[in-house]
Order: sequence, then structure tokens, then C-alpha cells
Amino acid sequence: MPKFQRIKGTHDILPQDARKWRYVEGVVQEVMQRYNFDEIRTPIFEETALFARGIGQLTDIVSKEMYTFLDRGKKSLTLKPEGTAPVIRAFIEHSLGEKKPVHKLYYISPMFRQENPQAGRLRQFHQFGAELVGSAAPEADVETIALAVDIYEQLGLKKYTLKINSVGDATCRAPYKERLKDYLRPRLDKLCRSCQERFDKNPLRILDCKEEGCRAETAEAPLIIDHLCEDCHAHFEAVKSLLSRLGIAFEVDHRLVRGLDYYTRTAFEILSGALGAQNALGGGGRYDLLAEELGGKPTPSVGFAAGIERLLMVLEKENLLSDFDSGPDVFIATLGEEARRWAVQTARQLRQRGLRVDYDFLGRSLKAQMKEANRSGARFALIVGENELQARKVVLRNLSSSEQETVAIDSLVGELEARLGKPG
RNA sequence: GUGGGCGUAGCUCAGUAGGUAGAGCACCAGGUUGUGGCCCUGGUGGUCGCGGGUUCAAGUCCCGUCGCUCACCCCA
Repeated sequence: MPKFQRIKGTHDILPQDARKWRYVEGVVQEVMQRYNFDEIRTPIFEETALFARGIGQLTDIVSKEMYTFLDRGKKSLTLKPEGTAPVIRAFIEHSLGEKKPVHKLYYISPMFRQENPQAGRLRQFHQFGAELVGSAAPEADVETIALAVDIYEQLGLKKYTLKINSVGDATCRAPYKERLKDYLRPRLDKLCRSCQERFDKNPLRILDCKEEGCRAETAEAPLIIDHLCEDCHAHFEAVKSLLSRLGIAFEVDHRLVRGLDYYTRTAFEILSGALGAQNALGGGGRYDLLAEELGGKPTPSVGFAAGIERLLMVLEKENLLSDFDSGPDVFIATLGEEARRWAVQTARQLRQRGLRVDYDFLGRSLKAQMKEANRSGARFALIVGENELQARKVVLRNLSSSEQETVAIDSLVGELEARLGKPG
């Protein structure tokens, strides 16, 4: 048992996995670029009040999941539990809205939530996300949804479900909430205990409860979709029709509610059956009121966030993550002191030419060095002893074909580059 | 915060009726005086999560504790 171990809910990403992360992050960046989203990087921590204000004091995230601490100046700081509030804070702080009306921003970042870990749920986890800031048009909603979908498509993912809903806005949500509460009030005692708690805090979420009894009780409950104001209704219809035009399959789920308070109108989630209990790959929606809430000018916006760990779990399950092993171009195996010194020098020379080169650091036998070369996945081995040095030649062995030949040291670089297909 | 499962070599695990630990893989060395992948031989490696108790004797029984994991809740 090691003396120190990683703290609960965190993961070390070891080299073999790091390759998979780099691949996924690369695809994310590439698709983001196609949609002309630009990267933004915000700090790992923020003033606590930013999240309390932005996400909502009553949400689970803020009320019980944040990593909050005091700095030496007794200021309350919080490790970011989500990405949208920080991005909007930066947007306001740097007056980006004054420079041009619409900003398309994306991020890839760790997030922190102090929950009990389980499959697909960590305390430090990673999200990529995008925010389209400054447009109220339904095209903007569709832009972010299509972007999310295309990232999954680009990764080869087939089995996922897109669910969408509208949660209304300032004019229609409050009245609907009251109607819903009126409906639920007489049935309150038949609901599960957590739903009874939700009644005051977040009644909309009761519709999303998985309890058999609650589902039955709410089967006939009024749905927000039937109580949207005219503008919200038109917006939702436009979003749906644009999605259809793009051939993006979706399910309307009138019970879909998101856990962060800032959402208005469009809300969506992307689910995967391959995940277990935590089945949301990503989610997002429109948040037209957030910028004002954070002290900025009214700035209608949409965005989404998606979990990288969950995505990797699914890709792994679907067998979409293979062939990431690769070894050096050349492994130098030596015999004798003089040859070892030559290897140090030659390795650097080759590396400066752009080749990936490695050699032995343990002073082992030639046989052990060859074994190491094989294990490393190297394409070529360079075998060098006193004989070769005297003759100014080296043995160049192709490790997959087992063919080898003697090459003059002076023409080594050219010979290697020719065989590796690299530009000389 | 609550509940279930699990904690034996680097990894995956076995361990019978309690008698102070094994396999496969990996690793190292040799079989080839200067050459890998297969094969053969040998070797390194374990306070059996930790603490306490029962017992002549505990990985094996009892209690506690910590950790991991899955689930509830919530969400990525």
C-alpha cells in the first residue's frame, strides 16, 4: 500500500490513456475550428460568488458540491464546477461584447465537484464546451447542438440520443411553475421524499423523477411546452425545424430539465446507453439571462458542455479507440563505452533532424537492449560496437522485417530519413 | 450524506476443514563469443489494506477502521 495515493474521485492519466485523451481533444479542437469557435482559457478557480450567482444558490452544485476555500486574505474562492459562468465573467470583464456582437468560444478544462464518485462521476473531471454569446436566434441554438453532434460523429460514435425541450423564459416560466405546483399540491403526499423537497426548490425537476410512483402521479401534469409564451413557442419550433433540416435526429422530451438555474428556452441533453447510471454525455441550452445576472449587459447566449471521461468510456466500449501505440523511429543499441558515447551524440543529432530516438540508460547487454528496442515499438535499431566505429559504419536493422544492412555513418541521416519517409 | 460488493506479488486472480502463501502475465538473467519478437531454464518480488480480538496457530473466524467500486441523490 503506497504511502500517498490520489485523492478520492481523481484519476492519474497514465501514458497509454493520455494518448487517447490527446486524440479526443484533437478531434474536439478540430471540429470546434470548423465551426469557427475560438478557444478561451479561464482560471481554475474563481470568486465563490460568481458560481452562487450564476448557477443558482439552490442548485445541488452550489449548495453542496463545490470545492470552496478561503485564501490568505480570507477571500472565498471556488474550484470551477462548470465552465459557463467563468466564460461569461471573462466576456463581461474584457468587454468582448463591445468588440463585436457575437462571440463563439470553446474550452477544454478540468472541473471540480465534491460528490461521491461512481461510474462516470469524478470529483475532478474534464469537460469540453462551447458558448455562442450574443445571439438570440434559433440558428445559434442549432449551431451549438450541431457542433456537439458533429464532434461525436467525427469520433465515430453512433449510439447516442439527442433530447431537447424548451423550459420557457422569464415571462412564461413563473406562471407555469405556479400551475404545476397547483397540480402537484394535492398529490404531494404521494410523491417520493426527494420530490417533496423539490416542490419548493425546483418543482420542474419532479417531472424528471425516476420513481415509479412519481411518474404515475405526474403522468397528467401540465407540461411547460403547452404553456410557453408566443415567443418561446416560435423559438422552439424554429429550432426543431432547423434540426430536421440538418438531418439531426432528436427526441422531444417535455420532462427534460437541467440542473443549473440559468437556462432559458432551449435545453438539450445527449445520452448514451453505454454509460450506466450516469448516462449523460453532455448537455446544454440557452441562457439569455446569465450575463445580466453576472452584472453585464443583456446578452442572449447558448452553449453546451460534455464530459470527456464519459466520452472515453463510451468510445472504449464501442471499440473506437485503438491503434494509438507508437514507438520511436530509431533505437540505438551499443556495445562498449566508446559506442555508448557515440549513441548519446548521435541520438541528439537525429533528434535535431526531427526523428524520434531512444537508447539504453542502464548499460545493459546488447541482447537486453534489443529486447528493449522491440518492446518500445521502434521501427529501426541501430547496432553499434567498436568494429563499426572503427569502420565508420553502423548496422541498421529493420525491426519488423528483421532485415539489416551496414550503412556508413556519414550517410546515416539520409539513409534513415529515406527509410522513414521523412523529408530530408 | 446513505446502502451493496470488494480489498492476497507490478497486473489479473487462486488459496481447500484456521497450521506463518501460489498461478498466469509482466520484470530480470541465462540458453546465442555482438542482435529483439517464439520457445526452454532459472530468478527478483508479498507487513495477505490497517488496527485489535479469539486461538497453541488466522489470508482464512469476530469487531473496528481506512480505501476502492457500484448504486441512491445529482449531473458531465
